[in-house]
Amino acid sequence: MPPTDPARAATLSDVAQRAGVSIATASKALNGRGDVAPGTRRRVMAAAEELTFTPNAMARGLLAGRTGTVGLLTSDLEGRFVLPILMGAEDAFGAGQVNVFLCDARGDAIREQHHLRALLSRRVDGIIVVGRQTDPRPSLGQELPVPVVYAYSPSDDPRDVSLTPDNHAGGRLAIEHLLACGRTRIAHISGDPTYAAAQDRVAGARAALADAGLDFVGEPLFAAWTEHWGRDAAAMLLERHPDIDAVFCGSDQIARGVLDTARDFGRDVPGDLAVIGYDNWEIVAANARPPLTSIDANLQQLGRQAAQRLFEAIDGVATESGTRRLPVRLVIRGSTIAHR
Amino acid sequence: MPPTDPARAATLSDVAQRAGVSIATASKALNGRGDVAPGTRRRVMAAAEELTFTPNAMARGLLAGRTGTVGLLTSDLEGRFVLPILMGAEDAFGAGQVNVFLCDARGDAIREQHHLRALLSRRVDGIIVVGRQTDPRPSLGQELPVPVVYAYSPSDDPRDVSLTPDNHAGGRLAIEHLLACGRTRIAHISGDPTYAAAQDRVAGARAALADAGLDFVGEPLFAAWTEHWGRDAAAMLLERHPDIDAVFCGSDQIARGVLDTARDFGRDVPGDLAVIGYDNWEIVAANARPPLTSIDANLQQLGRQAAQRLFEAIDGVATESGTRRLPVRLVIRGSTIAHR
DNA sequence: CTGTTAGCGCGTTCAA
DNA sequence: TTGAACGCGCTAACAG
Repeated sequence: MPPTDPARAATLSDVAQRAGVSIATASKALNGRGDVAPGTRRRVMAAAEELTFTPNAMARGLLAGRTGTVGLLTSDLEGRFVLPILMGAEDAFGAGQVNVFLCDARGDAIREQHHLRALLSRRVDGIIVVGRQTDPRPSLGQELPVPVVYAYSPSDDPRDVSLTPDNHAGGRLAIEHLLACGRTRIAHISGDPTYAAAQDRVAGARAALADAGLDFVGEPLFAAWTEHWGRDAAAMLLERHPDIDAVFCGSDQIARGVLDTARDFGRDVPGDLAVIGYDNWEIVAANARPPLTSIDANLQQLGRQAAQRLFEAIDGVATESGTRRLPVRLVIRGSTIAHR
Repeated sequence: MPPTDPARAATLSDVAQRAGVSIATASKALNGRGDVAPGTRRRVMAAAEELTFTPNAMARGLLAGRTGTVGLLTSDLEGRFVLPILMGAEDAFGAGQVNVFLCDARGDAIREQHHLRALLSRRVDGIIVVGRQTDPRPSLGQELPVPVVYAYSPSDDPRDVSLTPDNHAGGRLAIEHLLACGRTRIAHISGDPTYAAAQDRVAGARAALADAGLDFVGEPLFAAWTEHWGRDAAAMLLERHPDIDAVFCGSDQIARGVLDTARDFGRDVPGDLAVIGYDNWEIVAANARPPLTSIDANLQQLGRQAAQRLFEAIDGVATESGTRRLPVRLVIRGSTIAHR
């Protein structure tokens, strides 16, 4: 006998009726609670199977006071940085029976507020706010009935919990790698100087250079995070300072432009000139000629950690607030060290 | 007087109590239903405001038999094609008070089944299945209690509703553009030949060539969707058939590799050799030298349409089943037509 | 105009 | 071991 009405999802009472027991007994049998006679339990299970019974999570959540859902509030899905974070979070939650509401505010504060209301109305157990830059963003406030974790863009309120990549350490790491490769005449080309990312990376790089008693050759060049700018800046640089032996670039795209210009100038990479990028954007870095050494911000891991922190907060574990900067990682390819 | 317990979300009965009315009256006042005295309504609204009352969507859904949620079941978030579709769908739903559960199956059938159960348990009103290739995928089956729309990867069951880009038309469009540019000696380099996308595009291209009484110069070359393959294939091609005047590439990445090799061979693009890509992957196409003319599959639109179709199905509108192929679009940049 | 009543589907007492 | 009764938060009938 097939389900009565395939269009309507079966309910517990359907199962109970079919098994000839009460709703309460059916519930216990299915959830393994209380004492249920083995035979009864089997009958209930069979009935549930036949009806392809799927418990109604809403009804359950209504009772439990928890929904087992979280909201992912992103400011911009297009952004290259959001996706890996989202994957990491989805991954961490997926394992724990939690489902994710995805909301894209498209960088619009009104829309964000709208989505926030919707999420609260859905009674999500917590919210992760994913930004598209590492610059601080306005806090959602302290008055929310659920915990919030900020990922990538930290909140501007130190009472919030924020996770962001450590760009300062990334700048340092890049320079230390170049130094380890024997380079000493290092220049810097980066993106939009109003980005905290640009400032933090150059600061970290400068600190590392200072530790070695060095400084950049020429002033760091800032403009845009694009391949085009990388090409132009590299041309300026190679004309003005032909003696440089390495370029630290603020993004992989910039680095790729630099590689192009270096080739036009007849410079050999990495023999004559080492180039290091930032972000480890696989599609850009791995396909460059030569493949690009880069700094990876471990974004997927960041997403996982954000989920982890949110879990803790939901479970009432007191999480330390403030902005936590997560370690980054060096990915070595052919643009800084030659194959042998 | 602040909310009693900021940690706990306010309930309708809290509002009613504070306004000194019954729960039912509060409900009517807030939803604009029935006849409520203006003064009473104001008192209720004020109370709701003060408590930042947010109606519990679960309780509401339990009653209404609808949740106002849909599931987005993707096989692979990493994929470049999933994101725009997802954005389009999220966009279309966002306007209609619907929220989206995102589930990433990571290309694993078990995990997909798991997520499907979860979505049904959440009583989503419908599901969109987003694949990563245009090859047909196994149907989720006809027994589901909610409507399903397949996007990008069509279902292998014609009783399902599927939306996929028209790759055949894309291949045709690419060739017609090259012909319009006055090219006649056209070669083809594409990716993995086991992909339907590769086959459909080449078939469409061949049809367009045949209409003009032409055929490809040399046999189309298939291997991988990578820049690297594009470089290698172009080298082979330019050596064997130096007289070609255009290359139709199966992907933007391949095209980009072709551009690199053309430059190495001293060929002028587009003067001497026109190159057209596929996918219009902005980051790849726009940054190429010269910027790459490409075919855009309108994926965001596809996502919106999938949402639209799902809406209709949810509302009981009889949607025609089968696979619908959506039109693609030509994006002209500098690799096929020179600036003047 | 307002309040009382009856569920939506489920888990959890507590009697029987 | 089983089942009747209650309530999670809300809306839709009705009755007052």
